[in-house]
Amino acid sequence: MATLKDVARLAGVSVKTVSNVVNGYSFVKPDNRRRVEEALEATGYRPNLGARNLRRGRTGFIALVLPELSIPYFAELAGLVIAAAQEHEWNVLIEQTFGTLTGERQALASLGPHLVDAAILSPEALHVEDFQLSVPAVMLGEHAVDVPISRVGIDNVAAATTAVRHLVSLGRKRIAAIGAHPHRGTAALRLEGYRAALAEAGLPFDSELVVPALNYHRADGAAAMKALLDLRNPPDAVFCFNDLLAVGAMRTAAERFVRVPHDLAVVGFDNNDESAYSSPSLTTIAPDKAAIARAAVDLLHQRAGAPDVALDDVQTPFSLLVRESTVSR
Amino acid sequence: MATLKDVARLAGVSVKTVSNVVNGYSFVKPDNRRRVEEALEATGYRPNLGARNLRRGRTGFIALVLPELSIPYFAELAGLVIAAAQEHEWNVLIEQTFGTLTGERQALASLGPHLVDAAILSPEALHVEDFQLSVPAVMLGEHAVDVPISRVGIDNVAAATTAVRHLVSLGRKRIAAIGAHPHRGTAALRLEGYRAALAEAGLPFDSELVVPALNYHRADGAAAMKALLDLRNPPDAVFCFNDLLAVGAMRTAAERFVRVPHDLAVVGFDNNDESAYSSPSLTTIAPDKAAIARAAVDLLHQRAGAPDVALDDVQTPFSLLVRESTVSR
DNA sequence: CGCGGTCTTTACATCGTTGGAACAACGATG
DNA sequence: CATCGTTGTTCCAACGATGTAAAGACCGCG
Repeated sequence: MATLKDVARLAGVSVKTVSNVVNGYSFVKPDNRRRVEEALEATGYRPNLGARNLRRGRTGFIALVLPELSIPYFAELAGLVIAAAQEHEWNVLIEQTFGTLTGERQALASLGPHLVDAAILSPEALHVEDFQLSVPAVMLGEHAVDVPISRVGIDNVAAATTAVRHLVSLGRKRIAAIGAHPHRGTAALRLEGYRAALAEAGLPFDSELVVPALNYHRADGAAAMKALLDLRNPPDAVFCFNDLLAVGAMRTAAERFVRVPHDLAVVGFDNNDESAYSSPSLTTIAPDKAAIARAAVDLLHQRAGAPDVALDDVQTPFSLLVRESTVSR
Repeated sequence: MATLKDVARLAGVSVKTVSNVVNGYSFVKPDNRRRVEEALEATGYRPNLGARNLRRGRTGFIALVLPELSIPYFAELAGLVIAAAQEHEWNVLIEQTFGTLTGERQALASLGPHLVDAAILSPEALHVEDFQLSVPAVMLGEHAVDVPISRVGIDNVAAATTAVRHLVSLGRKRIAAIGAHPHRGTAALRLEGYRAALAEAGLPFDSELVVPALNYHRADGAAAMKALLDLRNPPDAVFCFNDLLAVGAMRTAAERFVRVPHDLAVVGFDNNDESAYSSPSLTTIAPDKAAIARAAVDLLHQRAGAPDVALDDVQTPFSLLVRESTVSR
């Protein structure tokens, strides 16, 4: 692998002149510039990023800390973050926490200014006192408690209200919710939106219809739906806090011969790619994931230069996609 | 951020002694060791990986080059690769190519020994002459032509044969295939397995029943299925070269009121997480993804030390998961 | 012809770490 | 007590790049 020294020797100039050419700096005589460029070409020189970053005091990496890549929402988001980061010449380092407190703490501990320039976090279990970060960071989603860190995401209360309002507009009276969670900020907000929409419609809040989910996997949705269908007075609609829960719920419905949407209308959240292709296809809240990824990366890019002064809360748009799980074709 | 120098000053020893303690090297007097350890604790020292790797001549990263994270198979695989890489103290850098030739060439070009120690590739379009890599690499899947690079993956011919044999055993006579592709190695092999199973069963090969797919997304499966159902003599079973194609195909079937599995049996390939939860659930070939990830990383770990002598072809196990898309409950 | 100023290049130190040589301390040995 | 081998520590150089300061080249001007 060629180094600056090799190129310099070949071009008959000093190392620094080569460095200047490579970085487009300063004034270089046309004649020297040409010779250096030929030498660069001939040696196939590529800068050693480790050395460059050591000198420059940056790393060229940002961390993306998320629960699990096998969850479609995070996989899709990760792809978009990688694309957005490329525009700022950043490489993305993905850390999986599996949604556990220890996993998240480990990931955070491994994040130092020597490893990454900044971090994007999707925490689920972290406590307030854990947010002692040594690099600029931005959080996706929300947290139950106030933490001193900027945030990017949609308005979860409004989105949940929109979803449930849609169910109300279809004439549903017993609307359930799947995905309540004691420590998850987004869960609390979506539940709040759910309650608001019920109140607005004059429907009673029945705690029996609110089912918790510890993880947001398909299996949890399936289990929760079983519980709901076993009620003496089962729901005629269900709002699931993510698409995976909804897919699980629809699977249980199919197994029990409950017709969707006729007997049971289902709304999800996230608009995973798969949701457009299920049978029936899934009505869902579609956050603009590309906007989230871009906003998060751009925010970090700003912050990487200046110290973290004011905290931001960037609201990205969302929409309700009405599909077959609420309105039959 | 504390450096070795800071720790050394605090402990009253030389920088190298601290380095020795950190790396567990050599002989250090118990008394000094204790002092150093206390100083490490007090300063919260974390090694600067950039500097360490610069000195050691490694980078601490491996690249994972894949088409797209939004494809569940690759997302799941990426998660497993990250986990496997952690065991060798490797961080994973994910590069998306979107399956294009230029994307793949770009990704390969950016891979140098200064950036990554090794690479895992899932190429789809690369030509033979592109495989001039400067770091040890391993390929997942297969390539149409012989390339000088080690491979990890399942026996695609055997797997495809197994899938089609299963359809034959159900008494299906007109078995279609979705996913033929001119340049994709895996496609050719799966097609070969398909033909072998037909021949074995004494069924005729009908080229009308083999539908190409340029991408392996759900939409392509849906479109292909439409073409098949529009035939004068439509199939009674279809073998899809991945699960996404199968999900798309089942979606089309549902839209056309074709009953799965009664009128049409469907088999997929990859065993995406979502395939167990579709309605009907999808019969599929399940490669052992964890084994693939581990084998690939382990192979690179061996090769990272020694130069690439012999080429390996590691076969990982697979199984056929029979679900509702071929056998009704 | 000398001077000041602009352009261009170079030498050197430095980022944080580790390998190797050199050196110091020590008890054991002859 | 000189010598030796072992053990423990320090100093120095190096990895590859870049910032700084200073030196060198070159110009026009008085």
